[in-house]
Amino acid sequence: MVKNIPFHETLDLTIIGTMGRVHRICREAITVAVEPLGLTQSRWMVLMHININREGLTQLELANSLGIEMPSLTRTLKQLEEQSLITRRIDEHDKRSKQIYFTKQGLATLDSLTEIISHIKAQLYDGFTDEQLDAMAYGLVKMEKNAHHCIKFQTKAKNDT
Amino acid sequence: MVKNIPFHETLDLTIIGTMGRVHRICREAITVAVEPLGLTQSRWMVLMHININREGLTQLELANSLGIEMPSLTRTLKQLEEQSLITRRIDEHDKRSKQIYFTKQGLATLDSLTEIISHIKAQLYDGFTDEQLDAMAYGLVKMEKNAHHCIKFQTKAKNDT
DNA sequence: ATAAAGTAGTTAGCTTGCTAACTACTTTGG
DNA sequence: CCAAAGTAGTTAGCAAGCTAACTACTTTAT
Repeated sequence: MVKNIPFHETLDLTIIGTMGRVHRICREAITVAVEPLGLTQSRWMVLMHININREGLTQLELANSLGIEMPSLTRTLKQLEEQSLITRRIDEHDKRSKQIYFTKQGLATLDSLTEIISHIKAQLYDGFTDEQLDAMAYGLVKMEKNAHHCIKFQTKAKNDT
Repeated sequence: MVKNIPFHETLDLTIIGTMGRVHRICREAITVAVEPLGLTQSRWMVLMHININREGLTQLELANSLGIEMPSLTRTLKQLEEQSLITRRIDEHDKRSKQIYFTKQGLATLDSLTEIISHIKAQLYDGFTDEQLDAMAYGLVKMEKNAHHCIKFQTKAKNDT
């Protein structure tokens, strides 16, 4: 037979699932809007984050800004380079690392991109106050810390065995 | 040159990115904990949602509960069936649809699973009040609606052209 | 001075979301 | 009553996250 579980447990699972769903649908909303620019989700995300930081940043800095791992970024940068939107130059002071720059075409794409995204943004955050958005962001970051801590604790417990 | 963009724009993007990151890390925290059961993220998520609903539900009902598309679910159910944790029976009243049941082994796994998840849950939501969690859930659902509306509007605009 | 350890980036291959296009059954309308 | 439209599920293949294992530089310590 199916066990009864307390309501808050079902709610909790729903929150995790909902986060994933909202993330997917929000990125999709922007991706549909920027479709004429020929950019996928990860590509416009990367372009925006180069701009949020600064041209000439390294791949590692960009990966940290995006909160993704290096191999995920490598793939997307390769595609953006093939599209001639960015170029990568080896840092002369540390030949292991590569610095990322927009091409002329990349800068033009970025202009359209920021324009379109600011419109979509307004629709996504329609009806939210700044305080609500900040509270959500705060909650998300807090939960992220809890999860990191939780994983670290489990890994430690396993290694001690 | 790099354009200056207002701070709230960078914040907005960060919220979308953060949602994805928190979703990944929370699911990972649970997945690490249930590793001894031999379950991946999508598999424990599916088992929990069968239980949240009821045994005998159809694949479509389960997909809706999970908020994923049918093909994503089909793959996971196939794997769970190969692991002998669930079985699927054709509904005699509508031979198109299949009803999902736990096996004996599946029920045992579910017991361990709910036990482990309730522990991890407590760690993930450490320091949150019920009100904060509700507020986050409310905000997420609201943003999801906005995004759906936004996509529908764009699709309509495109078809009218 | 150089061997060992550490770090940036890449490649290969997994997971899990998706859409498009299919089969097979059910419902509907002329 | 049967053809057309609709629905449940599947298959194939793409997107973008991940880890593990690699190369090629840099830093550190003896």
